[in-house]
Amino acid sequence: MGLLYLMKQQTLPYEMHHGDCLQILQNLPDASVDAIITDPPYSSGGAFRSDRMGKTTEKYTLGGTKVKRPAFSGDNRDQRSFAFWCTLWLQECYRVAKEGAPICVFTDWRQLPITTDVFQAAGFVWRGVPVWDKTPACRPIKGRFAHQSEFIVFGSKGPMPVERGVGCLAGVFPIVVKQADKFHITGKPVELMKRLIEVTKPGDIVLDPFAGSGSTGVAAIQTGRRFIGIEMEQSYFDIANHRLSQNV
Amino acid sequence: MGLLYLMKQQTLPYEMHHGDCLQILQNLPDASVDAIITDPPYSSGGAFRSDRMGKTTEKYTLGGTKVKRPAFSGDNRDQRSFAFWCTLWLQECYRVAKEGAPICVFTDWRQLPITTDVFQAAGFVWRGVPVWDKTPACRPIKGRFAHQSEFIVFGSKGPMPVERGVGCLAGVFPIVVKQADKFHITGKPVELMKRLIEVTKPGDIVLDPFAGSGSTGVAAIQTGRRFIGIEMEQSYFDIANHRLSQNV
DNA sequence: TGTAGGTATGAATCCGACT
DNA sequence: AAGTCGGATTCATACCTAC
Repeated sequence: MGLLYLMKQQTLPYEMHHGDCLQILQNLPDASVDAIITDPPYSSGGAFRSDRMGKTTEKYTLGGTKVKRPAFSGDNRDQRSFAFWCTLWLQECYRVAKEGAPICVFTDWRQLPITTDVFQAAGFVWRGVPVWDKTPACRPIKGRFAHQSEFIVFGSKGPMPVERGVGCLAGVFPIVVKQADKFHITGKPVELMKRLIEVTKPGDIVLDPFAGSGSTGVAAIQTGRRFIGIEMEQSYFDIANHRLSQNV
Repeated sequence: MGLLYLMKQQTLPYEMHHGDCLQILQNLPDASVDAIITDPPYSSGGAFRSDRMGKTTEKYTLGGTKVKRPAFSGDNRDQRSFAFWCTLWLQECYRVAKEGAPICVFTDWRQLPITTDVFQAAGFVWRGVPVWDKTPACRPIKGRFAHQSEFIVFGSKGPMPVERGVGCLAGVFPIVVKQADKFHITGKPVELMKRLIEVTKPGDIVLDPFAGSGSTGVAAIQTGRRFIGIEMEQSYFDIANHRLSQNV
């Protein structure tokens, strides 16, 4: 068992950890990862509160389309605890990241301002907001602009030299969601994650503290990077492990 | 003279005001416009004050650019005064807007969080962030994601009924900037403005307190809307007037 | 009218030198 | 030592010119 674990450690380009990312991150050493690419739960503030209240809010439909909450609830506790929690795990990410490591954090339009706040509160330098254009594969709303994009808060741990063996990257990624490519209700296309991972170099270690079904890891492995993933839900942890093992 | 003015008022689908928008807006009556679509100075760019303080012509067009365009002012505020100033003119816009009027405010990635703050501080309901994808015609940066998009903070004055005679709108607009279509250093393509203006109905009065070279107005007139524009710079005011007169 | 090839452009940013 | 200044950089696309 111990030997098998050792062999895995040496051979596999990935490792998955099962548990709460705040706790797992604390066990990772300082300055040990080259990049962070992650897709945290967007409205966790609400989830936290309902956790405390002992019931879950139905935030997602079965089809996988996200149901937005109505116009601003004015309940600041949600927003504040979301911000606080984000700052905690981002601070751990900061410690674990090497100097100059790039970081990409997904968010939606509603949480974008908070995300840029906590991103910088944790110490990262904010360097832009690339856009995932889901292309007209989203729910149209009459008289309004479609919520057709998700946003990626991008930056680095401290200065980030221009010349580091990485080419020029686009700023908008028009990529359709394919249902077949979707193992998690908020799962991102592997093709999209591959585009983001181009901000790293082959061989780099990419950390995803909210691995979900492991799309970041699949993209990392397929492009010659190494991967460290953390996932709390048993079922998604299993799916991620399975998908990653298929892609070695 | 007075008669001519009256005739103009009755015939022309637009009116341009020359002056500071804070002062001009105060002279507009309450609840008199159907929509606001505008592109204020971003006061963005540059980690150093001196980078922001430069002339707008040099700030935005350095790097071998040959075509010279007039500079514009009001683009050198720091974050706090930018926020304060935005709240002032947005509050006036709020007063001038009819109940339920949609509003679109352009911003860049750096000022996006501040813009959503002042937008709501002025009383508007925030409803989304449609994206202008400038498509790969932007300055590339090695090792980073290109700043390839600008953002539109979208919302309304109070509730906005879904059924109001307006169709479904996209959430990302991939539109290239054409030189021939650019009369201002930061001018927006008329085609883009036409897409945004679809959030209004034909015959609606669209207000742009930072009219610049008048692209919003041109789009408004070409799509059968009426237009009220305000511009402070004499040279751009003249350009806007000329372009609008050509499009009646 | 069409094609090919050269050039201009971009709502910046980095970095070293200097005050 | 924090703040300023100025030169170098990046490449896909649009536009222009020549044939």
